[in-house]
Amino acid sequence: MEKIHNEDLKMLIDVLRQGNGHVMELEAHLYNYETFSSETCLLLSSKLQSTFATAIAIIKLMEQRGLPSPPPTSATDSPRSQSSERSFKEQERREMCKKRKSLPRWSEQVKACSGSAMEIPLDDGHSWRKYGQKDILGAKFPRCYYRCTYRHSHGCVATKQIQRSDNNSSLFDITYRGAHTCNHGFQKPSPLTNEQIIHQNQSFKVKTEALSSNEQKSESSPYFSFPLTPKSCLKLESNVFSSSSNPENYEGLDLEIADIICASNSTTSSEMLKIDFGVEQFVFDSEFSFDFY
DNA sequence: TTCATTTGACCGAC
DNA sequence: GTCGGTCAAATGAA
Repeated sequence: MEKIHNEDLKMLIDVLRQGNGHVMELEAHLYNYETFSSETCLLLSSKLQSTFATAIAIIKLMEQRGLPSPPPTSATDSPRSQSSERSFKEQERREMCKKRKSLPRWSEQVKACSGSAMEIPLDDGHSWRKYGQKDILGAKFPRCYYRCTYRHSHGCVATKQIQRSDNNSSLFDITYRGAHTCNHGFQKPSPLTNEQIIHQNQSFKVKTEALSSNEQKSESSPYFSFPLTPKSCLKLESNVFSSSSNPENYEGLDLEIADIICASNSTTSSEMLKIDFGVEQFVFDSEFSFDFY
């Protein structure tokens, strides 16, 4: 178990405080029959969902930070001239591989746009470039690999995998890895038609796949579920942090955490969201207290 | 000519 | 050795 300091917790509390604010807002809205609208409910629900995802991600990062850092590898420190171009590239590739593994990962299940000749999942607002396709063992359909178009120009590490569901070929499992650090290509997701809304899944789900085995075995489901209001009502402004998806905009925040906040923001309109954050035990500073408002 | 997609090869993890 | 993820050369489209 690791000791967590107040400084890290402050950031987490800020996120939770916003979540609490959204709950109160939602509650107030529910009791106001004159101005009630499902649109606002969905908006607040999305904000809440984002807040949960962000908070969990921050906790995970705090946990990781608490662990002893691995010793620096000599290869990365050594001058490039001492190694061949090939070995340098291999080293670079290994580093990238390690880095990607530590990136936050979450997945969605999206229904294909019916009616079109090529039934493809809805555009998520980002610009993606396909870089690979693989036949997956035991899966009927191949898995497609996409990375951000601005990977080279802006060093954006975001990737996603799309795989058609075996059971329902009109469903696509989309796994995202890493948040966008580019400012390009983010636009309002395509609005859904009424028909598509009807076919949406009936609830939001947040799955913590990397929970410890004990937690997995517990009686409670590993999912958080949120009742779903028709998605057509969703507005783009439904981000828990109202600024853009660019982590640079989260001034003062740790870059990794800012990335996660962006990642969670970009998933606020997901039909089904699974977030891969392992959370273990923490010991809070004795001085620390939860004071919402 | 430029940019995106396809596809076989390569590499690390297990 | 197998499998999943990525790379990069070849190819196609605009």
